[in-house]
Amino acid sequence: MLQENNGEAGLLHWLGGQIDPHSGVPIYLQVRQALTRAVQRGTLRPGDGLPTVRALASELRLAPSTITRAYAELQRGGLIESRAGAGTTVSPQAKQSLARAESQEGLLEELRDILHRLFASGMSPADVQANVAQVIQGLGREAR
Amino acid sequence: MLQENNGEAGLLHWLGGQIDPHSGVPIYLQVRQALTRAVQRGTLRPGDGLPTVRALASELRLAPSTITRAYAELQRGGLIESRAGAGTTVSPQAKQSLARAESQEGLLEELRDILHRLFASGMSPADVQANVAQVIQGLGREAR
Amino acid sequence: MLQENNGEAGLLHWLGGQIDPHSGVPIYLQVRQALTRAVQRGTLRPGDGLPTVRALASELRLAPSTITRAYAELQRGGLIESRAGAGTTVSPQAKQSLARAESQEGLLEELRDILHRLFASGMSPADVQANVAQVIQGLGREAR
Amino acid sequence: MLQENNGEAGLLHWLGGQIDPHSGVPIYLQVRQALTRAVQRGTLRPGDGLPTVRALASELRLAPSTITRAYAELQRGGLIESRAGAGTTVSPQAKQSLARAESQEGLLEELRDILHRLFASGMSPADVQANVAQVIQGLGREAR
DNA sequence: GTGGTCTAGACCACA
DNA sequence: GTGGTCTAGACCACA
Repeated sequence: MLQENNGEAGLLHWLGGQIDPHSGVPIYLQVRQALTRAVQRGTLRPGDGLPTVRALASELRLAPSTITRAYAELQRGGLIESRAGAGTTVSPQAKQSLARAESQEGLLEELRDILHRLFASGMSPADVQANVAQVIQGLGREAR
Repeated sequence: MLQENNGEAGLLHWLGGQIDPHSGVPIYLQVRQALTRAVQRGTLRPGDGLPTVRALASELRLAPSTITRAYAELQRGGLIESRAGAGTTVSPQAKQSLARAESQEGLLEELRDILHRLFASGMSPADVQANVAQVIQGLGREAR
Repeated sequence: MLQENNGEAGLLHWLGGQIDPHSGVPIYLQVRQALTRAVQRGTLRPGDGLPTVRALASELRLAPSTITRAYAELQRGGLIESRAGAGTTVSPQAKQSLARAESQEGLLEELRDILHRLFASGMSPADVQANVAQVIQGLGREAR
Repeated sequence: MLQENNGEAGLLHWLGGQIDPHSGVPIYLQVRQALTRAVQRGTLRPGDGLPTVRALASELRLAPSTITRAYAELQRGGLIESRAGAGTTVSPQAKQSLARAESQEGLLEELRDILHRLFASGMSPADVQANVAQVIQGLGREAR
């Protein structure tokens, strides 16, 4: 119990150092990214409990709803799981979710690179968007 | 102009054989692609005159607006030029325009491949479109 | 101008009838669903402007943040587009987004049916979830 | 029991040929599948005795825990029965258990198909897992 | 006690 | 003026 308390206290303290309210980056995003890094580094592992919304809010001197928003997005990304009454834990598939997010970030960089090259070659934004929309429409067809 | 009449009659006949109204491919696209192929093969060369919109429409038994659309897109792509009174001609930079179009087609294939991989990794179409829009906005900012 | 005003006034009035704060369904969800229905029925069409967050909030006697949340989710689903200063409009690809959402709903029903049959045949929830996780892992591999 | 010894020796030898430690398939799974096939083909019939964990482990040169895990899963599937002192036998309902396992495999294929279609239509893995979890929770409620 | 929803209103960047 | 973020706190369902 003491050990766990120490670990959680350490996490709270570390999180406090990750948040800069004047950086211009929305705070809920900073919280989300800090927790993502904690899972990446293994500080938080699948099954580990996260601080409660209120505990983290009071530690970081933020409104609870700001933490709630960060937690909600992490949940949507499959990194954590929240249940009323039971608290919030790192999800069993957190590693896979991270791997997916990282591969997506890599793909997004490739996407941006190609878009820049298309625009540089004179293609209009409208044409590019039309091509993207066409691929999306094709997906719908596959899914039927 | 008169000496081109024979060639033009041959072109009209050849174009007629390139259009299949039942193929499902939009007819303006077929016209555009057929004329592009004619330039690729050297049947049409920089400076050559194209049939007027009305002549081509009546020959292919299509609505003039269909031809207008095909010509407009080819003009936008830099393959042909229209000037009031002077008719439509293959533009002097047609070869470079073709090369650019081909490189664009290659880039578009890369684009489609990346999009498919992004969707396969679970990214939502709305998120992808948001990323594309973001790059476009960024371009606007650079241009300012 | 008057016609547009009428249309928007009509939409506001209709939306008011779609929200029941005592139904147990979160209000932001009710707003989201009502607007989705409006697009489904063609009351709202691509390019149409939606009421401003504040106008809709005051009409429905809700806090602005409740509307903001509904708009944010609709935006995430690709149905609408919001830009600070420019207001919120139905997105050009709204129809495709709807089609995708509908086909997803159909697939989710199939999914629930199969899950029930698997459980009825004696498979444990843990085994089912393991199978789902395995498919997801496979996706990551494809995306690389 | 003695009269089964010949048969059992044959079984042990046949099992040895079914296991390939370099195939990448977990060995406990290979053992489980090999024994399942033996029941499918009638080599093992309801009431027949299986080798003891230690006998099979030493014959196949595997760790006893590997065999234990294979036996445990077969038991969970209703294919075999273990009783302290009496050893392990093919259960009387083995045939029905097999039929159920086969129908489960069919359902799992349907499950995988639907999951792929959901991901292809842009649904995120986290959303899919949330839906699965929701069905499981619903089952719990029904059972109460 | 826990997370989720909602309020009423402040403040910000963008236009 | 517009949407996006954030606050401080109330209320709810679930456990």
